[in-house]
Amino acid sequence: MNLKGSLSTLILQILSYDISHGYDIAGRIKRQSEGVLDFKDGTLYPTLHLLERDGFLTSEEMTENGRVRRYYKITEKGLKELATQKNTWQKMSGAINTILEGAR
Amino acid sequence: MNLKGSLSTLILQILSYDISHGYDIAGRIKRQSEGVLDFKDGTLYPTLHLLERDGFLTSEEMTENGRVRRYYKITEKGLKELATQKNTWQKMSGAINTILEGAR
DNA sequence: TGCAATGCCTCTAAATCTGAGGTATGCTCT
DNA sequence: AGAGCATACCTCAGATTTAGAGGCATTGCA
Repeated sequence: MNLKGSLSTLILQILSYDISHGYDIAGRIKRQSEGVLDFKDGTLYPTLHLLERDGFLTSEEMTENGRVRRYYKITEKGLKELATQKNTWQKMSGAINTILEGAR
Repeated sequence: MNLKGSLSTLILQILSYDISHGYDIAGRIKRQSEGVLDFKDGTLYPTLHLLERDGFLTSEEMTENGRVRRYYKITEKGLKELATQKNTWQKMSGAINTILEGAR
């Protein structure tokens, strides 16, 4: 079980309070979940590209100490999408919990 | 977002307290979640076949009122698998909730 | 008789994720 | 100076899970 479909929500959430770059976003998800959620970078980067393509993020390359990073920033559209996805997550996960708790 | 990966857990949970057949399992998931979870039968039947192939379920055809149904029954192995998957679900969904609540 | 509901099935395609591969820089230790 | 690790980005083949469309047959009701 890997709860496919939650990565974009997590990325939008992370970026809702600060700009960040791919490698850092992956680290934040891993640390904040105490290692439970560990998305591979081969998953993360394509997802970032799709979110940008769909207008939920914008990005900009920045060079710090000779190291190139691509910083992502959430858009207004992205904030709305985050609200929608959080709402969906709450409904769906709540429904799954109800069934798994054995209600009949 | 569709939380891929949760259907097998739900099926095992439903069958953990009673035998049932495909069409009925789909209806139970839909009713118990008040329509939030609505897996298509084109998804359900292949998943049942995989669970049986892996030894988590056994099945038997029964005829009632001239209507043929394939009843599924969870195995000991299936009960263990259910416990594992529930545990995984709780860890993962809890971690996602932590992040979505904005902890940093 | 027609039509919805029941009950099973298969198939293609889409979406999401893993795992492996690649490139390159900066820093620390020996 | 070289090795090795962390940082930082990327692509691609393949697996898994699901949706959507199609099919078939029976029961029950209007």
